[in-house]
Amino acid sequence: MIEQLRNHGLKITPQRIAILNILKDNTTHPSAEEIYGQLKPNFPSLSLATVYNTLEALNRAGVIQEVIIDPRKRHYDPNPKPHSHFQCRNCSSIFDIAIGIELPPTPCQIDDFLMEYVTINWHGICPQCRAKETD
Amino acid sequence: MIEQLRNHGLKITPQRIAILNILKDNTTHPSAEEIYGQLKPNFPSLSLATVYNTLEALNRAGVIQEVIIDPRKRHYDPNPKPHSHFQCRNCSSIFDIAIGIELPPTPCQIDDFLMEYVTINWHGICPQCRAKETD
DNA sequence: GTATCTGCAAATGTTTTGCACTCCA
DNA sequence: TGGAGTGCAAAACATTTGCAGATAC
Repeated sequence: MIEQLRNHGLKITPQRIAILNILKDNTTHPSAEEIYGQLKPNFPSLSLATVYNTLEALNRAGVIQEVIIDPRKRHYDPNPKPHSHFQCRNCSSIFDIAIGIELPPTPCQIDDFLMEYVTINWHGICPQCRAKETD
Repeated sequence: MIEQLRNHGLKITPQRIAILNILKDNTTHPSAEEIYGQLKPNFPSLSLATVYNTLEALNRAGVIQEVIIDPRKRHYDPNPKPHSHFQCRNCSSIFDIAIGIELPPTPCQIDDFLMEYVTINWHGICPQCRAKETD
C-alpha cells in the first residue's frame, strides 16, 4: 500500500505508514478516532488532525474507501474496490457483504446525472447479535 | 400523513403537524436544521430539539425516511418506501433516483445476517452542476 | 530549499441530554 | 390527570481550520 502513496504524489511519513498498517487486513472498518486511539500509545506525538488529514488523502487517492453508513461518524475500509456494507442496528458493527447485485457500471450517465460510484448499504442484525437475542 | 401519527400511538401536536407539512411533497431532502429554519419564523416557540425528536419518532414509525448519504448530516425524505438517492459532490443536493435495481426482497436472511432494509446511494454530479461545468 | 505535512488548540456544526414545564388524549 | 411531548441551555461528539514549526524528497 505504501508504494501507492508515492504513485499519488503523497509523501511517505511515519504517521501515514502507521495509519496504513492499522488499516491493512483490517475488517473492522475503524473510525478516525479508533485509529487514533490504537496508535496513540505507541506514537504519542500523533495528532488526531493528522489522522483525519491522512484518511482524507488516502480516500481521495483511492487507496482506501470512506464508508458512509453510520449516521454518527465515518468509517474506513482498506479495500477501495466497490463492495457493499452492513451495519448492525444493535451493536453498530460494520461488515463487508459479498453479494452480487447487478448495478450499471460506473461512471455512467443516467437521466443527465453523472454517476461516479454507487454504494449499497444493508441494515439489520448481525449474526453475533442474533445469537444473543432472546425475544 | 397525520392519521399515521395516531396509528403509531404518537400524539398529534402543532409541532408535528408543522414538520409534516414542511416534508409533505418535499423533494429537497431537508436536514433537521433546515426544517427548523423554515418553521422558526412563523413558529418562534419551536425548539430544535423538538425537530430532532419528531424526525426520529416519524422515522421509527415508518412515516418518513432518514437518508444517510451525506457524511455531515442526516436528511429526511417524506417517502418511506425504499428507493435510491443521489448526492452531488459539487452542490451536495440530494435527489431521488428511480432505477430498477434487482435487490433481494427485505427482510431476508443472508449469511446469518438478518437484512432488514437496503439503501442504494449514488454519488456524482447533478444535471445543474454539469451544465455549469466548464472544464 | 521548498512545498507538503504535522501538531496543537480553538472553532464549527450536528446531535443528544437533563430537566422543568406544558398539553394532548 | 397522567404520560408523552416540548423548550431551553448545556453538553457531547465528530470534524475542520489556522497557523507555526518540522520534515520528506
